[in-house]
Amino acid sequence: VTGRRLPRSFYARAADLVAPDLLGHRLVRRSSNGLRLAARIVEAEAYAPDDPASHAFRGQTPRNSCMFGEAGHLYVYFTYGMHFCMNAVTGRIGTGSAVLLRAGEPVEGIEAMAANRGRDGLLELCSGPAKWTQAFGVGRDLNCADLVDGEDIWIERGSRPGEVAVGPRVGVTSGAEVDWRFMVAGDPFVSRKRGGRA
DNA sequence: CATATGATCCGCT
DNA sequence: GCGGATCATATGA
Repeated sequence: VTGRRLPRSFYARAADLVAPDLLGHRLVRRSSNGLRLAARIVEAEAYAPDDPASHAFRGQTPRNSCMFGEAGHLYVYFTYGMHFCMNAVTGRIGTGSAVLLRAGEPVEGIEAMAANRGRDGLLELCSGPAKWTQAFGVGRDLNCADLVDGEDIWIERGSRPGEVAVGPRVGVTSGAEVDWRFMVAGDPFVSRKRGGRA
């Protein structure tokens, strides 16, 4: 059953408004063999313009250029020599803001995700930003992919969470004072279980 | 050209 | 709880 996609206008707002609103919706990936993978978003972090923790903070570069493009596209980056992470680009064009998709609850294509990850256990498939990209087969080729009109990856409307917990973003060295990490309160699929208040 | 470091994960202790 | 894996990117010489 295919759901309704979130429209461009959903993404074209400030990252700290988009991030909590993404919780409960479903990230859907159509792999090259036509298989559908889906996970319910349970954790997301906002990265704003003029945010020292953001990749966009020091201006536009080839790596982060998608962040400065149209909202509703995917920003994929490679880090730690072995991991990819993915973001939804937000805000007005040219501002450089995005929401990091940190964790999801696997919903469709669980066997394929386990194969992509090289391990099974529902809790080990999408419970972290780099785990999730690996489970979904998201790499460089999906950088700048259009989540609104593209055919490779998109976000469909899902059930909104009852309660949203917030906390400081994970792994940031500066900008730790703002609570821009948003998660479904008490959800077992959230990464790094510690931290987070209602 | 050289170097430092990272929006992480995993296995071991 | 800790450290290693492993390299693209950015920055400075």
